[in-house]
Amino acid sequence: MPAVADPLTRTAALFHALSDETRLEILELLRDGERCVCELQAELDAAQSRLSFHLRVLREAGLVNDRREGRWMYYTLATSTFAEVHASLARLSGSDAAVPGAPKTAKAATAGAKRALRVVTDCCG
Amino acid sequence: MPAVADPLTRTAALFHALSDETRLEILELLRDGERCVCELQAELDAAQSRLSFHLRVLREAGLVNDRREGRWMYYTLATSTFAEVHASLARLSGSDAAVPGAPKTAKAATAGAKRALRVVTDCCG
DNA sequence: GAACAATATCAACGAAAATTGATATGTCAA
DNA sequence: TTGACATATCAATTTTCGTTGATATTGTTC
Repeated sequence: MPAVADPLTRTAALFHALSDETRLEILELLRDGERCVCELQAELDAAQSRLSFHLRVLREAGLVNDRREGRWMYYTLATSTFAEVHASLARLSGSDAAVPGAPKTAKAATAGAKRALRVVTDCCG
Repeated sequence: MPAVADPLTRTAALFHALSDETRLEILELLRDGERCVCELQAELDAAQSRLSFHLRVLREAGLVNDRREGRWMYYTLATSTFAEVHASLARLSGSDAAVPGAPKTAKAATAGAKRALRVVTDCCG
């Protein structure tokens, strides 16, 4: 696996980390500030290994930061990654925004032209 | 199934629809405007039933709209749902962000009393 | 250093999601 | 009407994900 994944892969991974209710609950709790795992556990009423699993998914996606203090682990939101998600989402819905580093072979497009290289199809005119 | 799901469930479902590379590619293509399925198929080089499956996921999440014209189906982005995703995301990464270094109990007491009901824990003081 | 507490990791399993090939449905054109 | 085409749906399979219970790890306290 490459150190830094292709943008679409990365975006999919971010959205995947956000696609689970338990993880969203965790993030909502963290929105109010740093929390210790034991607090999260109490508030979510989740089995310890289950919580740990979801924290790991969030951590590996870069959505939370962790910090050890004695025998406790504290988690916070990683705001810069949220900014990244916002940007990715904007790119999807948003206007044009030509992003460098094109995915496939198709997009060798010229400057202004939006649908520059539309693949030739035999159907739908 | 309830007609309208609880917000977290809905949010998770939206992110799930966005958590697949193929679907993201589809959305990127639609970003440039309406496309017929056959065009998408040519540009993505995806098996027909696979594409159809992903279009259905997007449709059921409300992220795209479809329209039939003769024997062709045209898809477009459903911008209002993207607005919804934006809002959900904003709610998560929300207003008063969690700053990593911040004192952990500090914000609890402020105006809105956000953490009003913090569960009592026996650990981490 | 032994017992303990907080958390992470692992292995096994079940459940949900994605892929594939086949078939069904709807529309046009001859 | 019949046949061809565009697309959707289905059934079977594979893959990925989440849960659970057990164990490992790290740090603390006596």
